[in-house]
Amino acid sequence: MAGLFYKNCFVIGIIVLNFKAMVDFDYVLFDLETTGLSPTNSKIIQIAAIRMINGRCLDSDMFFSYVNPGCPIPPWITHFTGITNKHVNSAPTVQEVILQFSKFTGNSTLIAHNAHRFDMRFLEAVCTQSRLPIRVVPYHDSISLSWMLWGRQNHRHGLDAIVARLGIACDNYKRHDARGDVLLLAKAVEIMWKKLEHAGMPVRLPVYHGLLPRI
DNA sequence: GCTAGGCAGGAACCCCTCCTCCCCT
Repeated sequence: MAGLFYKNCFVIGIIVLNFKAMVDFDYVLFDLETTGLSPTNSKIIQIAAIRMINGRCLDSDMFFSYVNPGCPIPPWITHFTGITNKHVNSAPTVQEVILQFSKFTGNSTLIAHNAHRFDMRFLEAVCTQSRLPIRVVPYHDSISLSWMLWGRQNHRHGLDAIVARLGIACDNYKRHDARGDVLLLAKAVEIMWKKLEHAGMPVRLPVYHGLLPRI
């Protein structure tokens, strides 16, 4: 597929598929918890992922690890996420964890919420700052599904707003913990795709390309 | 009590720059 620039996005192509075609792909949905918002100044402290095959998320096929950030976790982040220094002190380094995450991902396409502006930038920052041997992986941003369903301008598209619109009960998910968030995201993605299918809307998801350690 | 960085998109203007908002932890 030919490469192109789309409004300064690193977009390689636009996949135009219907739902039946899309479910033939394997996806890995993932979520990060970090010590802040900036990929250059903040560190990853949790990674969780779940595999989606044939349009269904496999609860039994998950990846999870704490990450030792090599620095104290700011108190407001502990307050926000519930992740303490005790959780991460004995955890593996980020280089070790994202290598394992890369192995778990395999040849699947990644999906995360706000991936293009947040999660993938953290993974790319680790790869480049650590000078790890890298590979290019395709990914989607699940925020695109929400834009398609409800329109970009008229609604909010944060994960909380989406799950509220979908009527998903959050009680069963521990928010702001990567495991809880990725399960909630998986549920939301499953429902949004089904809604698009039932509405007969063609799924046009931008395909971005990011970096993971070479496996 | 402490809460940040940067993309994307729009406006204004003429293709860059500036501004504001979203969204993530």
